[in-house]
Amino acid sequence: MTDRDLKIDQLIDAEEELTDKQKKIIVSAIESFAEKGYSATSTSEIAKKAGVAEGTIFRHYKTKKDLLLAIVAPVMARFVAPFIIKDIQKVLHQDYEQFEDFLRAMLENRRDFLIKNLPTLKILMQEIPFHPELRELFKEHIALKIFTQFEKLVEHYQARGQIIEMPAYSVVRMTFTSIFGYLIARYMILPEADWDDEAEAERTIQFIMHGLAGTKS
Amino acid sequence: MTDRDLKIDQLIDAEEELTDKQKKIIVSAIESFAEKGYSATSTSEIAKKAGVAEGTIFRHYKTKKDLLLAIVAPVMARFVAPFIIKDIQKVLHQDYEQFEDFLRAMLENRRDFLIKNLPTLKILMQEIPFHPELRELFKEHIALKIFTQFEKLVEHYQARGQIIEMPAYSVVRMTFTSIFGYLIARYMILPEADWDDEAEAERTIQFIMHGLAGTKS
Amino acid sequence: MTDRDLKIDQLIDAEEELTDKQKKIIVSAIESFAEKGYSATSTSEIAKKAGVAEGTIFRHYKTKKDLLLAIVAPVMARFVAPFIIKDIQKVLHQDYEQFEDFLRAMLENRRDFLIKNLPTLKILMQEIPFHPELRELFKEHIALKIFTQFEKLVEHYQARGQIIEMPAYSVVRMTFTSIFGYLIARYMILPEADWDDEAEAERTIQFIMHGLAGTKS
Amino acid sequence: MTDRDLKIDQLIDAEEELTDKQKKIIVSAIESFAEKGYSATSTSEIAKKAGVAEGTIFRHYKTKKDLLLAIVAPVMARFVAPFIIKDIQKVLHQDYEQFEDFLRAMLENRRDFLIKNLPTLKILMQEIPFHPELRELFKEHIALKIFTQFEKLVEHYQARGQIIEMPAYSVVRMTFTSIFGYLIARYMILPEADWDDEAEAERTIQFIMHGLAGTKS
DNA sequence: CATGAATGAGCATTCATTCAT
DNA sequence: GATGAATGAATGCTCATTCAT
Repeated sequence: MTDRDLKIDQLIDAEEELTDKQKKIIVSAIESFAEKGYSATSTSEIAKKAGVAEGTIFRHYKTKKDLLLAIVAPVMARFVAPFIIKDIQKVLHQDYEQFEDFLRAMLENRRDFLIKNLPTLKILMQEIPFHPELRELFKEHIALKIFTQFEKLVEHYQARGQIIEMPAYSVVRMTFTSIFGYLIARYMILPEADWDDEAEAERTIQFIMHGLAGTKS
Repeated sequence: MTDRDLKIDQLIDAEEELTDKQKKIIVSAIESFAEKGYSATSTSEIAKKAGVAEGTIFRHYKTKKDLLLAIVAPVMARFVAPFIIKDIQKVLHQDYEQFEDFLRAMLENRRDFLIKNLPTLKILMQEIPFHPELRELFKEHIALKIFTQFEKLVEHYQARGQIIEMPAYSVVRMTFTSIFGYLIARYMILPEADWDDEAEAERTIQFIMHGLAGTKS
Repeated sequence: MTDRDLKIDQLIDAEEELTDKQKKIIVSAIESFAEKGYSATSTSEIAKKAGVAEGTIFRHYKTKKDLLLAIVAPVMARFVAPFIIKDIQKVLHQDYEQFEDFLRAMLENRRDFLIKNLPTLKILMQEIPFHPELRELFKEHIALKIFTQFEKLVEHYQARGQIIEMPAYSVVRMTFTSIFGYLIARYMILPEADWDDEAEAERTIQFIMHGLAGTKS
Repeated sequence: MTDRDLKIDQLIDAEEELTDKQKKIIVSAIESFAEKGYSATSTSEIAKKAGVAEGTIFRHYKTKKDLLLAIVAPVMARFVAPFIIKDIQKVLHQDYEQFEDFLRAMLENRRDFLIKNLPTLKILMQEIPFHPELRELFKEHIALKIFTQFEKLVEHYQARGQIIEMPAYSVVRMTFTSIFGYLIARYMILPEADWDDEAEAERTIQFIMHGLAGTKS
């Protein structure tokens, strides 16, 4: 296990060691950050909502920004965890012979995660442009890792003629764009609209499949 | 001309009547809002950057939020303006016989606009979740208007077999997702990366075309 | 005519030379000062209410305090004017043989004035403690003048046995206290109560008359 | 003990639980409010005078107006406390057989209180016209309570022929007017003048006694 | 004369953070 | 570990006043 993986595992496990008060603080902060934004949320407000003293927040998190990172980092880590599988080749052969199967599984799997962590991911998306630390965390530990894995995957399916010949990063971009475009529209922009989830997910996958269709598909 | 169109025209023209100091305030505010976010930007900071007294800001914009709206509203209006064409059928027959032509024109056209108004659109995207007024402005005057036009468009191309049979809103969502996913990745997320714009734009269009291919395409 | 009287006459006449805008400013300022107090009223508010530009106020009155004085001083002058009669002895013999007659006339006369200038007198009472200029104006030009006249009056009626022997200033104090106590209660503290003005005025006069009764009354 | 009495007791006791800094804030605020008026006094000024940080004021009093109420309300309550005696009849029979005795005791008693709380009462009188909350507090909890008690008292002395037959409210008004007229003139309007307190108080009482004299007095 | 844009000091209030208890 | 009083800089906004037009 590399040093990098260790960090991610730590991030993932971090949540378990929280005291009761800490959990209340985190929950309250997530709620407020998601609703009004990080900058527009005051620590006193979080303290009040969490039912703790103002000082208690700063006992656990040196600064307000530390609190933000403590919220966002583990979710970021857990979000990419499934893509960071050591022997991905094996997985592919066994589980997803078709790119379509993989796509469907990914959509399914990350959708569950996204729904469970909706507010935190909202915060992440909102704050990433304004916090270099966050961006760094994201780029180095997450984006790169995922991209490397996906590149291998894409090449694997391209080799088998399932995906059109095209730079892997373009394939990845368009796939992600379509999937996350759907999830964001569905759960963040118009969550209260009347969606036929099954059909819409299927259409999205078909759209990607046709859009990227290779010679043998 | 309907009442709604009038409003949008007003928003668009609004920008021209600005005094010199007002322009400086707007420019400085855009810069700061885009860089640090609306909430994290102070009015004193904007004043300093604009080289005006802090009171001057509030003479022109009653509140900080008014300033935000004064920045974002006209750009929003001008962004959708080209889609709000009265006799769209005529336009389609004459100019874009193929859906692909339309797509290409749209990508081209809105890309220019997006590049010119990058920071303001960034602000809009960042702040829309936190300001009901903004959301309302967006939904009623913009989203609805565009969606209605696009629905007609999609049905037009579906009737001619160029687009797969599928609810128009799904087609619109996937088209937008792909185009804006590209523009956002290109100009907002990784602007400093080494992009081959021509090729990437072409790939995006092809991706959409195949993804939505109808029986006669 | 002394120098002092000149000043008072000037104050009294001052009001006639006002331009239309000036009158509007004065009226608006009186309204606002009376309602919210001098300090809590902003010049911009007065300008808005008067329908003039903010700068116009300062063209006529160099400062906000000048405006206050311009409002309060003439009313103050006109309030004491009737007491400043040169040959008061004559007046007394002819018009008010009894102290009671004088009292009744005074109450009647000043009541009318008070009602007409209620808001301005309210402002005067409110602001006198905080503005040395106002206090000076009041003490030197008004209080002293009235007191001197009243002393003569009291001594006149004391000599005729109508008023108890007692320092004149005590007589004056108690008379004023009773009369203005009534007027203030009636028109400022409980104006909306259901008063029987005739009876209450009569009771007040009787109270004073008995309270100050001399040997021959 | 009724609910209303409880509230007043609370107001009276409130002062005792103040922290050291709170006391300093109150003292400084009273000084400044009395000197320049509530509106013309800034919180930063109070903080400086009290030797505390400006934020400290707002930790204890949510707004500047809260601070005003915290100053004025308890004094108001303690001012009327002595009049709110449960078995007032008993008190009258035992202590003050003559109305004159009662008057003298009241003047004595409230004079001490007034002198001790001069600045606060000044603030109260100044601000009552501009703060509905204050007016409400005064009217409901104070004015009414006192008036009811005094009505009983007046009727008691009228029954014994010591006071002229006249509506109780007129008697109360004139008595108060005379007593507070004296106290206000003595301690607020001309405090620096050379007063013979004993004689002046006696004259005031005699004035009231004669002014209200009944058949048997 | 009248205007209203411009000013910058000042306003009440909030902020993240500290620290003695 | 938890508290909450205390801080003082910073916040969005208002103020009385000036001055070029």
